[in-house]
Amino acid sequence: MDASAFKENSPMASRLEKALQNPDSTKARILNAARRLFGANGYSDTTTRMIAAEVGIDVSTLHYHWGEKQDLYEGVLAAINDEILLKFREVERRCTGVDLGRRLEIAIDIMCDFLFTHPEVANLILFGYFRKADRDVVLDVNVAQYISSIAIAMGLADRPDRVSVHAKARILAVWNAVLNFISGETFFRPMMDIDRPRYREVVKATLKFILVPAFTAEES
Amino acid sequence: MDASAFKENSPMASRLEKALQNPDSTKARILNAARRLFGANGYSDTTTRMIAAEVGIDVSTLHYHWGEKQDLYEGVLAAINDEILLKFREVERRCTGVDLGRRLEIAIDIMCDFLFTHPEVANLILFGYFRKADRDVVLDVNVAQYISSIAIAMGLADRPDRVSVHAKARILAVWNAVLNFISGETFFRPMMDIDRPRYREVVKATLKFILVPAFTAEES
DNA sequence: ATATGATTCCATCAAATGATGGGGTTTTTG
DNA sequence: CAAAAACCCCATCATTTGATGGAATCATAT
Repeated sequence: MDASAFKENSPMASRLEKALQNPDSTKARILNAARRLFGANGYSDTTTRMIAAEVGIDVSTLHYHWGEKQDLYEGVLAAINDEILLKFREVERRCTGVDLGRRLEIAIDIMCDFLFTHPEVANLILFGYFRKADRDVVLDVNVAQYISSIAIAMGLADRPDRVSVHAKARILAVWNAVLNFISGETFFRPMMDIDRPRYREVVKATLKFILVPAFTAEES
Repeated sequence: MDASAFKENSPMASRLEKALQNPDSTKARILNAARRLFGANGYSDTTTRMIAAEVGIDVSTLHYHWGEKQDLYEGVLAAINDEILLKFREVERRCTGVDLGRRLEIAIDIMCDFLFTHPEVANLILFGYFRKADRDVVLDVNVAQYISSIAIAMGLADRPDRVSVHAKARILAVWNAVLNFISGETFFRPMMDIDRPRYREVVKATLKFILVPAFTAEES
């Protein structure tokens, strides 16, 4: 319930505590196991005992390091939030001085490669869509920030507060399509009857196909 | 755990038991409450007691009518499965003798109107994407069937088994975009800062915008 | 070495949850 | 009407789950 730990050092969200910087530390190992399990099963279907067992520790040790279950979940979301924003900066870097059509393709490629390697990230973002509005703490990934980042990286807006409603809607459509294709792979791939590499190809091609006209048509 | 009840009378999936045809019957009222709550909270975050309380009955009465919790969940999915396939037939009817571009728009309009009025349907379908593969019974909505239905209704294929991989991928992209826009309304609308009617407009416009070129371009 | 603090596990609790048995009450059937 | 079936609720159980207190162990600094 206590989210103060995250508020306090949040001027730079990516600043991690010392214990988390060492990936072998118990606290970090708990975080990684939690990330995988929360991503695979969702919040309610992941028990603290499952996470502890995965790490090979007792439940009380988990609570010692992270407090309540929700605090651990917030820690997971904070971590993937940082990773995603880092990826967006990479997109921006690789996009400078490139024309719009190519920028879109670069963005698709980078984000798809990232998410296909970390499918739990896609799951965790999508899980957030369903959470009830009565949440008292910030349990969601900051999607609004992503949308603005994409809009600016794509050159569709100069300031985060000046993205048109239609631009937002189109970015959301594509962004969600990416997440769905990754989260739903075990669901969709059998009905397309193709293997993993081919699936990745088709997903990228499909996204580019619907993305490019959706934005290049509005360059005015 | 016992899914035989659904196997037995499944030549016509939409055939419902007598008790369910009367919407005032206790069994039907349980089904409707379950549908709303499962759709709002997901499977694990909805307890049988919540459903019973919503109907105003005891938990044991719920179990008397539906058996295990999973059986009730299957009942919900079977019900919405029937409804969706019914909607698709309506789309087909309204699409005969119309050109492709218009067909696509009709499909978008019908499905959006339906799902905006029954957002729990969108939720329940999306929840299915996350379920683990170790499910021993069919707990999912038959998305593969939807995709084929759409492909045929749109005239993109003559037989359900002859839909190209790319066509399937594009239909999935749009279909998922629809579901996400509806399920994520409380999530997306604030960041677009518009009211509900406007949101519906924007969603439909966006979907049509990305849908039409994605398919009309491949008419060859 | 020893004291101090950090870390870990064992035992345990309270609440929530899925599920059932049994005894009433109502409805249907003959 | 009487028997049978269907229906419904109360009380209760076993399990799971989040969480904590306290003892034991390990690390570190003096």
